[in-house]
Amino acid sequence: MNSGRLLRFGLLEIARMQKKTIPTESYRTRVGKRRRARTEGRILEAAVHIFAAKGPDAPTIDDFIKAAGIARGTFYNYFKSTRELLTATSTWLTDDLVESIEKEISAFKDPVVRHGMGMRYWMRKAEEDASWSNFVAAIWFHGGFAEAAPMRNVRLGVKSGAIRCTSLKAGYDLSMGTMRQAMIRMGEEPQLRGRGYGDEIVRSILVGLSVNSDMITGIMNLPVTHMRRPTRTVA
Amino acid sequence: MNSGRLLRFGLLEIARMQKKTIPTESYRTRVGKRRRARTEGRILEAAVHIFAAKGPDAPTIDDFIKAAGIARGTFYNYFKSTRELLTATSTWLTDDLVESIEKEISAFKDPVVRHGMGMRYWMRKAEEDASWSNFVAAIWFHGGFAEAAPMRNVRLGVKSGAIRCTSLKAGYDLSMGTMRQAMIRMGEEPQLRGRGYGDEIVRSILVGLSVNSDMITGIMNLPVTHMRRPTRTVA
Amino acid sequence: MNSGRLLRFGLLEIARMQKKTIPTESYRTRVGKRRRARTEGRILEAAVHIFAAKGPDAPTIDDFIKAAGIARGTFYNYFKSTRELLTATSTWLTDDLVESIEKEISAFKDPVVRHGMGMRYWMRKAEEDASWSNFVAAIWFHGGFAEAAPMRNVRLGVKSGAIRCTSLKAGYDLSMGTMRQAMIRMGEEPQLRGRGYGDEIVRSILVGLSVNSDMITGIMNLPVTHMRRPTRTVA
Amino acid sequence: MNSGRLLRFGLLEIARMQKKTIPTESYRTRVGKRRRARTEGRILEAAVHIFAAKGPDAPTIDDFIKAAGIARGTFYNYFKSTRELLTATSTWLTDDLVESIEKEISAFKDPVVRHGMGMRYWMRKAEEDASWSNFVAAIWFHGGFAEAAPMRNVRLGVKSGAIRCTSLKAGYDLSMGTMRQAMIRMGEEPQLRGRGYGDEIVRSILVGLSVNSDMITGIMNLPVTHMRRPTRTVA
DNA sequence: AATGAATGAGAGTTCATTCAT
DNA sequence: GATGAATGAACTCTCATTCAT
Repeated sequence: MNSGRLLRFGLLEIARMQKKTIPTESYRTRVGKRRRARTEGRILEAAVHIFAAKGPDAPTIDDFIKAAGIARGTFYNYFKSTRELLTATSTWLTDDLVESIEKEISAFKDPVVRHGMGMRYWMRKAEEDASWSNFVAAIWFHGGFAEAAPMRNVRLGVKSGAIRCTSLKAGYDLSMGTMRQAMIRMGEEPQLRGRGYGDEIVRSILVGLSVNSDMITGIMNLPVTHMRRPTRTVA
Repeated sequence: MNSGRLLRFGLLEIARMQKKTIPTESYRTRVGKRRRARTEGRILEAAVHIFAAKGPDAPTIDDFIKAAGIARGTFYNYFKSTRELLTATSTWLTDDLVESIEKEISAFKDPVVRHGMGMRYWMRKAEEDASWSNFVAAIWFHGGFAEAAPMRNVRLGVKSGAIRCTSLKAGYDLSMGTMRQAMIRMGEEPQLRGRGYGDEIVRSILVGLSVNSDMITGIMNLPVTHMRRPTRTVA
Repeated sequence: MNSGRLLRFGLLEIARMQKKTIPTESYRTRVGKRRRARTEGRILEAAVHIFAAKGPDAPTIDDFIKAAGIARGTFYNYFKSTRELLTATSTWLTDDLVESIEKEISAFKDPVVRHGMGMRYWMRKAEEDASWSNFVAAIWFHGGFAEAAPMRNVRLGVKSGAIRCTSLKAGYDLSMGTMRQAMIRMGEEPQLRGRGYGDEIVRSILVGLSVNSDMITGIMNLPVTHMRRPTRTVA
Repeated sequence: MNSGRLLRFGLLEIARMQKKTIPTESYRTRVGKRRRARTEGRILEAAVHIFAAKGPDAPTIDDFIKAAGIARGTFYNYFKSTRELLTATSTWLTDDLVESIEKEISAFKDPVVRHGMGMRYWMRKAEEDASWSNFVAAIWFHGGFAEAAPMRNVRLGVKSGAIRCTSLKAGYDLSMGTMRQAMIRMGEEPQLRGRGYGDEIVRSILVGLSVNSDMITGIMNLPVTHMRRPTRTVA
């Protein structure tokens, strides 16, 4: 059984990482600086709030153009429909975050640590950025993003023996379903934000994945740094 | 620490219940003879499928009247809006089920057994009745049903020491979020139905709640009977 | 000029009438006693209030059947449309009243006295029966009732010289327009009822018709009896 | 008693004014160049005819958009409901007229002359513009416009002794009720237009207000000029 | 690019009318 | 007669989309 060795590796890694200092170098977005700064950016920023408040279906073009302070026709210069705007907004919001998280956890080799820390970063973002959180919670399955990485981590974790769950799918559903539910709850009970509810959730998920409790403690004690390339923050 | 005793009680109870036989059929006569009841029923039945397929917001009055085979005006003799129909459908579908599950698990005194078995019955229904499952998964938070019982069971379980989770809310979110996600998945991967995916999910949740593994095994070995009062089945 | 003689005749008549005692014998309606007591009557009674409150166009069948406490279909056993009900209600309400007034003033031979007293009875009814008044004020021209008698009286008054107006039509418009406006006002200012506003109005009209001021005083001093055959009173 | 002096003043004034010449044309440029103003104008113009023909309640959105030659949605870019259109149309039609009349009679200081001439201008408009007249007659109390000025003139006239009526309200009801009735009649008997029926009506009203007959004659002999700022004419 | 008036298909809602019971 | 569920035409209102400026 190789799970013992891997566990040890994971714990070792954790120990090493706990000393990690705040990382250097802030990373630069190059893509679409112009357009984002301009009209399209204003639409996207407005869209996050609108979708977060009204869900994916209710909003009308009017909601967006009023919030963005543009004219009716201008909207159509950028998006063909609200559905397309929804997709664009999802991508815009999530790609960046996923990339940032990937960067943060790239130093970890152990899949369980990666999974746990990925979720902690995710929930940290959810606690800090209510609009983002509400948007993601409301939309989620209409976009279906952020699947690949957690799925892979769970699979590797199962293979290594550090995660035990009856099936990969159950492991994924446990992870993502619980986080989504927590995000919905934070939308309804904002006082939960900033009080470590995200960590409670992640811990419960790891327990549900039968992760060794020392490992869990180790993961939960790792620092959650400010993400190096600050993800798109919704004003 | 009283969790030991309670665990033992729980296991004892499990043993007793494993011998439980299929309960005698018993149900009250339902259908009111009047047209009114018939028409309302037709609308509700149609509504389940429509909502399951299109979500809570997209459907139009036309969808319902076509599916129910009634006239435009007739709809308004029963419901003032699709929103009201949604609520009515939720109640209609869930009240019955919750009551039925309550009946099934009424014999169990241990809250953890009750919680586990309640979830197993719920997931069983989800596996057996795709329309119901899709409806519930799609609507869920727009109604917010089925909260009281699981919340109470988790609380009692925590008090007894048989459940360990960082907070009640985390325990609830783990339970309900995971089940919802599983139901969504079953909507997308129908081949999962009838193969014990519901039980996998429940087991993972119980692990996440730090329930003793013997207890989990015990719970998972209990028979899931056909519910005595068959819940509203969607044709 | 024969106006002098006629005026004298009119004043003489007034003198005679001022001694008039409360008339005997209450008159009996025979027509449609059965139907009025029954469903049709209930509809008509309800209709007065509904039309008085909502005007001639706004009311729906539903308003009437609810107020009358009958079923949807029953309405159509009696009236083909709300328009027909409106006509029926007008007739029902006014015929009786006009007839009653005619009876009251039948003793007067002088057309000016007849006109003046006819208007006083009319306004008295308006003061005493708010629903009737509102109904008549709201509907009036949609029915166009009570034209013949006042028109004739004005014509005869003009011919006799006791009334002077540039045209018959102007005399009629002055009489009826002013009364209608007064009824509308009483609907808005109920405190005017029972305080002689009706008499003020009638006096103004008579002045407008250039009636001799002694004659006016005489007319205004005549008693307004309770109408012998009590007109249909709206409960 | 000061009514003598005021009467004399009034008559003096009348004498002076009879020499009054047609005032120089003067009006501000109106039409805004923008489509918006054009479209709104088309709707309002159509609305006058429609309301005049069908009353305040019967017309549907369809009536207006067909008459104005616009699309369904365009209507709602300007008015939220037919009720709002009704109000707007009333204001649009009446404000202008009232202002114009005020201008015409501004030279008169005597309240009785003002009242009399105000009514003559009003009725003149009614004779000349059938749509306007029908609109006002049909709508009148649903808007309740043009109250302040006549009420004030009657009050001042009563105070000066030149008007005698049992109450202010009676004086107002006599004036307005009679005019309205006359307008209704002109709607039914168009041949009355242009033959001085308006003046007959005004004379009757003044008689009803006990205005001295010399004064009445004086007022009726004053010229009714074309209104300097032509009021909105309905094509 | 940006604008916003105009458009009209389509969704929601009301209500007079029918008809089997 | 009385009933009231069912009907569907007619109406109100919304909103994505176009297009001349």
